Amino acid sequence: MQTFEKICNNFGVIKNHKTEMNSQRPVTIKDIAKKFKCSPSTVSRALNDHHLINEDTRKNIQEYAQKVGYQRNLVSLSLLNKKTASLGVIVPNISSYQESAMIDGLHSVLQPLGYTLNICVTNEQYILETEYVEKLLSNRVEGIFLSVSQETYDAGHYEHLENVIKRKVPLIFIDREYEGFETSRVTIDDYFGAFAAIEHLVLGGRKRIAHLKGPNGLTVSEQRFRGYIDCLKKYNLPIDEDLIINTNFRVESSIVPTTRLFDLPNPPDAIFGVNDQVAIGAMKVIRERGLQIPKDVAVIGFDNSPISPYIFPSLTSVARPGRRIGTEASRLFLNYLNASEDEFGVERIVLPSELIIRESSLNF
Amino acid sequence: MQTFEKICNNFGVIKNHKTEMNSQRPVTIKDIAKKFKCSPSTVSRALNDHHLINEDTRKNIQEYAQKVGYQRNLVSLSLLNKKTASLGVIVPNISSYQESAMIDGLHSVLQPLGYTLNICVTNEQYILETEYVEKLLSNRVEGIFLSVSQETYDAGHYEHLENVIKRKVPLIFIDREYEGFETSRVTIDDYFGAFAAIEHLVLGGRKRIAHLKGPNGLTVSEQRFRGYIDCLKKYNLPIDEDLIINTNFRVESSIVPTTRLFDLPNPPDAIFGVNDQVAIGAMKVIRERGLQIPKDVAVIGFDNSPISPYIFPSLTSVARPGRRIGTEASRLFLNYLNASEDEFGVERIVLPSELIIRESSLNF
DNA sequence: ATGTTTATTGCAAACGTTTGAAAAAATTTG
DNA sequence: CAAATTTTTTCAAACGTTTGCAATAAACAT
Repeated sequence: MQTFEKICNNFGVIKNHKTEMNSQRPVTIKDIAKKFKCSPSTVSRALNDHHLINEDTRKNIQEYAQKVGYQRNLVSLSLLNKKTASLGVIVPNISSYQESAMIDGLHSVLQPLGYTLNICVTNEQYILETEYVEKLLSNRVEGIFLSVSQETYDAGHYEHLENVIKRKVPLIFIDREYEGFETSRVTIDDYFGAFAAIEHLVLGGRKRIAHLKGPNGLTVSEQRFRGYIDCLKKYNLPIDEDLIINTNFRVESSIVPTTRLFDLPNPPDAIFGVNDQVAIGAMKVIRERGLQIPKDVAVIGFDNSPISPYIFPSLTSVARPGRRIGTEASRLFLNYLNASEDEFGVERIVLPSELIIRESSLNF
Repeated sequence: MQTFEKICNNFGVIKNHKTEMNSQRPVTIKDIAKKFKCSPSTVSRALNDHHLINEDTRKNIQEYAQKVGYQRNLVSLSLLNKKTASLGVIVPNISSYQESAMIDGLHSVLQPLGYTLNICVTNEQYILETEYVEKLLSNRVEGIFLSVSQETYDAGHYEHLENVIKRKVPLIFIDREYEGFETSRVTIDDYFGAFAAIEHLVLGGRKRIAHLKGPNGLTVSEQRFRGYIDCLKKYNLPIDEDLIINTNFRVESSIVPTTRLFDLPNPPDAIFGVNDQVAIGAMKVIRERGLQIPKDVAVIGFDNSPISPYIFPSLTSVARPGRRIGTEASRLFLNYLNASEDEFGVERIVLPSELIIRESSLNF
């Protein structure tokens, strides 16, 4: 129960700040009741437009509440109703285009329904992921959307998720899933997208196709990798270990690997990046070698990020409907709420990806 | 008080879902007390390692709590302590690099202190901004970090913020501020960055410098614009209205304006974009016109986004320390907590920006 | 055995709100 | 004017947790 202790300690830290000094107590229903010499119940009903309340008292109380800036305390309401109207969203890092698109999708469906999204960023750290899960459960969120962090794969632990299931809090994987865990998820068919990308290159006459792979273990990395491998196999092209190098999704992480590729005695004539960032980094190295894109080397990225059509040469990329992950996951969540105990089931939604062909992979 | 009604209605919507069916009640301290035939207080103390508790009972209770997956209810604790340990963060859109950097900065300081960030995305809408402010206050957050939405500028309303001040909840503007409002803020010296960028162009011999301006009214737009104007004035260059066109920060929003610029009888020899996205869009148009960058046209962006060094030609840009906005704003918040009533004051922190010169603006 | 100290535990109130049922007040009816 | 009815308000409990103070139990000294 170390996480529990941690939370306590943190609470301790906060307690030490003397916030009391400069934050005046918000006005409560009791305060208003005292002012009007009536009971809190009357005030409550007046503010909620209850039909069994005198029209004058209602008006008076509402006006006064307005004037003094009364805001009902949702914390106490949550406690009373055992409903917090808030949902947890855990993502590895908020700065990637894909993830902000997912969040946007969740947001677009759930915000209008009155839910508050509690967004947590793990920075790919397992320890933060577990802490956030605990904290969200302690805060009694009504559901958790989780995009698994890299370290969690590496560690292979998922006890923190068992807890969520045990509590029967809906848990939905978004984009990054843990294969072996029995819960609903919305992912994208990265395998197909990768396969299509490689096939496009092969049909364009490319023989030595390199892959700037993502971190090992991540489903998204591995699926794209499998698509790459399977397509090469289909066309009886050799699989060269030297042409497969890891990156970490960031643009700068592809510089050294790409340099290494072109230092090979037999360098590649095409590069398939695990995402657009990595592909853009590779393009720079290729240019600096004096090679032409796509004549000498074709390049394909993944994500179809907003700038991919605008850079030079425009970047062929696999479009993945990040925003739809969010909307579909929301739908799953809402279905879950409306489902009765017995008809509850694990749903796995796989959204299609699509190859968008641009200049960087044109045939010569 | 329409927002209040709105929240009620939303709560109504949620209530209708029959969550009761498939979410089992979490185990409480009372449940444990019943099991051990002792009082809740004993259980509470046992779980909190209180010194006045028998070692055996402590161990037994803790073990049992662990086994049944007890998680203390932070909602009730918040109510009791009048401390929620949560903070509101309101930003216009989460997908921009700058904003995720800010959030990352806030996060890095406040998460370790035990705070939960409640991130809200307004999509630049005034109505959403007000709703979020109300909701955060109702949820009794202990502070609000706000990056003002575009519509809020346009409307010029800020009554929703008066409410925050009245409640003495610390309100801190991050990056996008409302000039006329008396509260602390952390911004970036965009004026200086813009000035430096234009000066660099002027000294490089550019005579007709166009500006792809951001939306009118936003401080960030206007400051960059002022830097542009003032620098031109300093060097006695004429200010040509035709060379100033609005965009909305997105890459595609610069295509039409840039096209218009090069349809002018006297087209520009340099373009200063309000951000990197816009600059990248402009570069595409320039290339397609058969013009060379930087020989025929120099281009400068703003933000120094991660890919700016890697695109072709590499993009000169003004670096702005987005992450530091977050850390400084956190510092301001923590100072505020520790300050006594009388020494409370409004602080305005302006972080420096820095011109990073790359290929796209080299002299010929 | 009795008083004194010490170690454990329980009681009760509090946080802010809602809500069914009971009570009180106002109105109508005979 | 009393009884019956309707309108309006109050009471009390509940949500889960903590905590000062009182109470009990155990251990010890006299």
